[in-house]
Amino acid sequence: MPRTHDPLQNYLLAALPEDDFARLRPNLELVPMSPKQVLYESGGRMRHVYFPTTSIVSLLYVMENGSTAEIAVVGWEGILGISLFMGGETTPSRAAVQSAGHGYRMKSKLLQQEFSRGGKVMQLLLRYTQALITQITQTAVCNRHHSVEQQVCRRLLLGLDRVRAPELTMTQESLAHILGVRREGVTVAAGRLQQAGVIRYSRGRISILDREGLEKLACECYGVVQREFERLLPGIPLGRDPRTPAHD
Amino acid sequence: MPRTHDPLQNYLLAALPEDDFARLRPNLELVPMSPKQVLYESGGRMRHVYFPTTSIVSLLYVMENGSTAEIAVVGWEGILGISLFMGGETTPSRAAVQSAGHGYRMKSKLLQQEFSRGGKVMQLLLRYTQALITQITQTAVCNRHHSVEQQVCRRLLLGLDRVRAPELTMTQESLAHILGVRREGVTVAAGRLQQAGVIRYSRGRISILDREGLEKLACECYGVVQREFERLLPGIPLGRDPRTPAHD
DNA sequence: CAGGGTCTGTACGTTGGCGCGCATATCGCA
DNA sequence: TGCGATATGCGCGCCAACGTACAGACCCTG
Repeated sequence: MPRTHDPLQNYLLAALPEDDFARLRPNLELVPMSPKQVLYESGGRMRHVYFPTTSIVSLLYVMENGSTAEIAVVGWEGILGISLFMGGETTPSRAAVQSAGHGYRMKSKLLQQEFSRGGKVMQLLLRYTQALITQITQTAVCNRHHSVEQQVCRRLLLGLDRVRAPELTMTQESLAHILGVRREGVTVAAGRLQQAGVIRYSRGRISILDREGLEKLACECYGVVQREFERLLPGIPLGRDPRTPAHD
Repeated sequence: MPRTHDPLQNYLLAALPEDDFARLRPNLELVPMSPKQVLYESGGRMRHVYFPTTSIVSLLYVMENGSTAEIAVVGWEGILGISLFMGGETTPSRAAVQSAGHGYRMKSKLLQQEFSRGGKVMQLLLRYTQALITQITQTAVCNRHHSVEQQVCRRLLLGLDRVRAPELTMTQESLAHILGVRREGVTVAAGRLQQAGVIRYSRGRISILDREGLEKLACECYGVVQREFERLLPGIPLGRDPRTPAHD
């Protein structure tokens, strides 16, 4: 856990022009986020938007039979609650904290006001939304065409980029739920990755030993999303050394 | 093929306030759209935005090995080129005409100007984009969890809503490409649907005999998307009687 | 330090979808 | 009217992922 908390740990907030950020700052409230905590229920009202800093949040679709499928991941690079400025107010998916940490929240109304001012805030939020669309798109593609092992790699990399550390906290069980596959399927995939020396798995703690190797074993989907985030969100320090600050 | 062409056959154009539409009208150019025609290549420049009226366009992701997966469908209810106002200018996916027909196009620059005026044009485009996100999301979910047969049903219904006729022009081969599955898989699924009396298939022409039955055999994904389109785009005549005009 | 809970590893038969090959049916056109 | 092209139907073996069941490893707590 980080010594200090700072809204600038969130890329979107950090990328705002100074005066925009200064205006927002007083309305940002630091909140702890605990695993499994549900920020938004499917179709439910959204009172706040969230800017994660050290937490990771899953966007999940919950099927009628109760099983789930993650459609996107949001961490320090993003925001939760895009439907507030897209105009729909809600979405048919659930936002659930996947990895413990912190974030800042802000009243929905306020964000909507900021958005409707236009300018850089709006531009940034829309570009982020497009990046998110790409992530959802690649989830669809990956679900269709790639093996469980490849999907595990992709998901680990997405997680890695959002914790900025070579370690993830996620049991095989929860990873399976996220991907919408069997726990055993994840076990064998993880076993192979461990065999290959790219990760080490131990009771909910995944250490990444060889990130490059992991990227090689992943399908193209991860790269597409990563490049698109970098293209759309200038200066975003994705996939670089964890210690690199957001602004150099 | 319709006797007359009218930009108001496109929902988004029809839903605009009169003065907004009047301003746009002179810049709309009627264009025929032939099957397999590529409107945008992945990552390619977008000179125009398109408002389909009688055509259907697929958003496809083309994988490195050349195989494809459709991530969304756009017809008379939508617009092609959302990344122009989302700020990214391009997307990593391809837009290819799936069903012949017509549409109106407009210079990208002009749409961007209209969007940045804010107001109803922007609001409408953003709400449509959110609906599109839902469609992509459900594609991801469906790819993960549902059988080929269910996906065929879903896709047929999506197509039906966009031709406003109880008949689709689509070979099993092309449907297979769209869904990213084998042609034979589609054949057996279509065979069962035919057996069940909900459709009749004949050399690229699919007649829907029992739409309700088709909806019952489809998975929840279609309904989720349909309801979300209706919620986000007020007055959109989805899934109703083909003859019903957009405005009553 | 014992015992219960959690997490991970492994084995089995089952199944949905894949890849391939080929047979049949239908259409357009020469 | 006959031929090639296209579209559909079907049968095979194969494999990845599924469902189920259970065993071992590890951790925390009492």
